[in-house]
Amino acid sequence: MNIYDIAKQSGVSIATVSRVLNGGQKVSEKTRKKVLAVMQQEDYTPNVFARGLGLNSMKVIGILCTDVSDTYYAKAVSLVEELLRKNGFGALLCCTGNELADKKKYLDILLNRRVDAIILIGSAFKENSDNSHIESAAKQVPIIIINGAADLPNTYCVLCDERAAVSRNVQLLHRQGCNDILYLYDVLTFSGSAKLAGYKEGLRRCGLPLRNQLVLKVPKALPQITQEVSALLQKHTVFSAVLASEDLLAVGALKALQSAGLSMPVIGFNNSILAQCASPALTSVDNMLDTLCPTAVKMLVDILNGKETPQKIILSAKLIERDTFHAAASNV
Amino acid sequence: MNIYDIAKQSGVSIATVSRVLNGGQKVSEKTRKKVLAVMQQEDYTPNVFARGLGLNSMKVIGILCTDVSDTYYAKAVSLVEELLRKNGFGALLCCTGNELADKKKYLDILLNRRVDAIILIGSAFKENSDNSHIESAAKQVPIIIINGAADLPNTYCVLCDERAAVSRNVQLLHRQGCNDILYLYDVLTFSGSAKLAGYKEGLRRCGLPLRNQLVLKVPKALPQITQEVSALLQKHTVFSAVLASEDLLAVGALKALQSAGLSMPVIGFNNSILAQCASPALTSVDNMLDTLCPTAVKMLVDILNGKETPQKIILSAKLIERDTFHAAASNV
DNA sequence: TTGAAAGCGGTACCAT
DNA sequence: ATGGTACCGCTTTCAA
Repeated sequence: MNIYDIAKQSGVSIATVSRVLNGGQKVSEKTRKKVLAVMQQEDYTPNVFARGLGLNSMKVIGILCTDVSDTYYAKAVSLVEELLRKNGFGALLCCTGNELADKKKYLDILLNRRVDAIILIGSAFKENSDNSHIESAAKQVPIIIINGAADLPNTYCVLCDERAAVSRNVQLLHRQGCNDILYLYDVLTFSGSAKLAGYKEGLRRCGLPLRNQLVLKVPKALPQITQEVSALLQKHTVFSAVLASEDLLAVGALKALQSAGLSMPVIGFNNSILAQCASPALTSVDNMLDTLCPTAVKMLVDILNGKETPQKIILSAKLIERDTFHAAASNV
Repeated sequence: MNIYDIAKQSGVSIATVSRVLNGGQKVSEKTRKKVLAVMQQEDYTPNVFARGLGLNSMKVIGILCTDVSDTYYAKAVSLVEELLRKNGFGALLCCTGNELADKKKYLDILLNRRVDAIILIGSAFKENSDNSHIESAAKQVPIIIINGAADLPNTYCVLCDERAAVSRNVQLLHRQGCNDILYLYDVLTFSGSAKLAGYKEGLRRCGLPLRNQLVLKVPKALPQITQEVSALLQKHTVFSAVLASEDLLAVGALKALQSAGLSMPVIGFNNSILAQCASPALTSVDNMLDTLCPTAVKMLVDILNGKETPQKIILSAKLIERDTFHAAASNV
């Protein structure tokens, strides 16, 4: 059943059917009714491939995501997909992992599928590194980066000032008497680098020294994290608080502390469900995904509609206090 | 840059270019080389819309998922997407929520986008209820259900015998002296119903009575779960073990028990990261997503290639023992 | 308000 | 092995 069949049965031309299909202006009410009736009766839906070919768009947005199985990214994808759908766009998901080569490859896959735009979730690139793939992709379609930044034409960013958030946390801890703050991270993506920079900045502002043995890179797997922090404790490395670049790392540290019978402030990042599941419940930083994602999609829709939109939007993070740290606590 | 340009520059016809493009058999090596060179030089990629129109397929699979922000479904989507990609398929993601009306609507969206097949994640339907949308969708494209079942033509299922798993857990607990087992669940999807049936079956096999106050439906939100279980404890409802239909519910129960100073066996379901994050670490049931998903994609590829494939594959679940329960424990 | 016809960019059949 | 061409189903311009 195609547009020709509908036209024939309605006794009009395909041009008229097309007009009806697209909420066309210049169709008499009588004709419209008749055509719509036939469409309904025949359960007709226009062929999106043909339409795509003609318009050079299928209203599909590519989502390039480091890893949807990660709780945090999953939430981002969920929010983005919902909003895209509500705006009439499909969401073509493509997960890249952390290898630059793969990221390039999968970016190409999306472009070859002729998506209308690409949303990057989980910085598909690192700062000061090879962003040429983003740059050349942006020559074909607009690129929206969620919680990352790249100063390139046709590239738009919505991000959270994570550097400031971590810096603030260091200062909060310091005010409560913590001078030796362990910092845990896994990868130095854009976001990862910003947080680490925030840690260093916080130390500087407090007049605290940066001690390398307190900056620990760990793999993103719970048992290993716990093990590495335990090893640190066994080496009698002294620290009196823990900051982590992600909730999972904080949870791992928490477990190490627990089995050593220790208790100290621990602050995670992302405010994911993991923070709630931990016992004691983990204080964490909300980096505003619930605002980031709608903002990103709104920008995208504006861009595709030819409206003006800012190229970069920066939000502030918010500390969510739970059992493992209270900013107002008199005792830590 | 289209196939005509390439043909012109290569001094051949578009038919030949098309053959080169599709790994065509009947092209002289010389011609192929020349055409490939021009393609490379011009950075040509065929227009997928045109190809889609001609072939009536864009090699895109629709993924209808209840909720990707859920850790468990996120992992499923992640696995499925990766495997689809490796087989040359795109993954069009569409999240439905739990409303039947929405599920129908979004199923239609996917169909209208002319996907080659649809994979259902997080039973998009309930047993013995209205499955007409699945049935009619299956008339257009094959439907693959991950961890759900529907006996319909052109519908294929890969699932885990969760009923048996829960039943077994009840019996394990009973053998260790637990006669009052609290069962927590949230929604009665296909999977949810199977687990509840398993609980009842387990009780029957142990000769234990089914007590309604020990079957608790809770919302899928941590604070509320903890609160409801706490309320139960305050009402002096006696139970000596907890089974949950999902890790999150088990974690909520764990927290309620902890704040009441109680300790008893708790077993979650899905073996998600949440089970690892909990303290004490949660024993959970692995329902074999890592096998389910590859199996599902393999089936799908076979179906689309016209190969024979079974309509239903059932796997056994596996108990992953952690702190909150050990089957071999002498004391519980 | 309506229709005819020219694209859009491929695939594949049929000749040669 | 290669080329000519019909066809896929829609949008849109131009005429009427």
